[in-house]
Amino acid sequence: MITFFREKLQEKGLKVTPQRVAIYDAIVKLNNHPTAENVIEYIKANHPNISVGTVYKVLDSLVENNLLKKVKTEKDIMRYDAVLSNHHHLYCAETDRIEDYEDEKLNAIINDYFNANLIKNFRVQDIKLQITGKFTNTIK
Amino acid sequence: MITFFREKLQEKGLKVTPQRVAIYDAIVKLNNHPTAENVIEYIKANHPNISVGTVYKVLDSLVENNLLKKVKTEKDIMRYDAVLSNHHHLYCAETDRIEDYEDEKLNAIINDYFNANLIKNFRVQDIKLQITGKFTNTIK
DNA sequence: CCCTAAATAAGAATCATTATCTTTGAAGAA
DNA sequence: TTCTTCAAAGATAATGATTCTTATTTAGGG
Repeated sequence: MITFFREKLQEKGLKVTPQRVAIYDAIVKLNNHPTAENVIEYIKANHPNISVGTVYKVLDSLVENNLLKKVKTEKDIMRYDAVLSNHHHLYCAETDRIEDYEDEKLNAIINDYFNANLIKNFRVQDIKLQITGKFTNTIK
Repeated sequence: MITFFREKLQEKGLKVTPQRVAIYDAIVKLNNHPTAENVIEYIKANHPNISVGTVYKVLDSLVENNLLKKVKTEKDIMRYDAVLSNHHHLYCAETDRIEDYEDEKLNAIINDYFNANLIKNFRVQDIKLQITGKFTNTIK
């Protein structure tokens, strides 16, 4: 996982720094679409003097280089996702809990639909479902 | 349109104030999913001394009372939508332009799919498609 | 091992949004 | 119509996430 990340960084011409590795690692480990704040808190244990600005800058550059994805929510706090495969999100507005939802069959149906029904004046690049509702289990 | 809004306010036990009418009117007239800032600027012409806090407070309470909807974007600025019918959004990341996309046939397909394929541990309340891509026409 | 551009740290600055507290005014009651 | 009252608006301070600035450090190629 970390090796993959190191390789990706080099591929993009980005230096492999302990901060970048720690931040990426935090997103993967936290795995519940953490905020920048969550990442900072998590990292503080092993990197007590990492700078807040660095975290934001690293998150930004990783998103720009397609190593992370931003997650949209109702709130004005940005959240991040290390899962890059094409997936959707289950979102509970009450608890702000977000889970990944992968469904190849659904993707196929949607792709077929949009291939058969082009949108006037718009070229589709990506389609994401925001599935809002309630989780019926407790936090895993 | 404004009459509809007045009635809705009364229905919810909210007072009909010039500010609320002006803010709602601005969202409808601007009609391109404006930010709070956009609304303030637009309103300033007729209400030079409306307070910024009031605009945010009104937007919040209108969202809470289902007279407006929040629109999620990649950016950390909240945007608002007066169109309440079940619709999706076409979004261009480059220009931040957002257009409504209504498609009953698509909604039916998606609803059928999720009725036939329940998600474990999750009760779906609403599904929105975030369709990202590029507009091939100019701003209307 | 050195060099240099890239990256980080520290902390100030910004910007959207929220909170506080006083004043105003919408709308039901008299 | 006027009075009363509580919700709403105004002014502005505060907050909190994010961005910017500048000096310092460091990854990694030569």
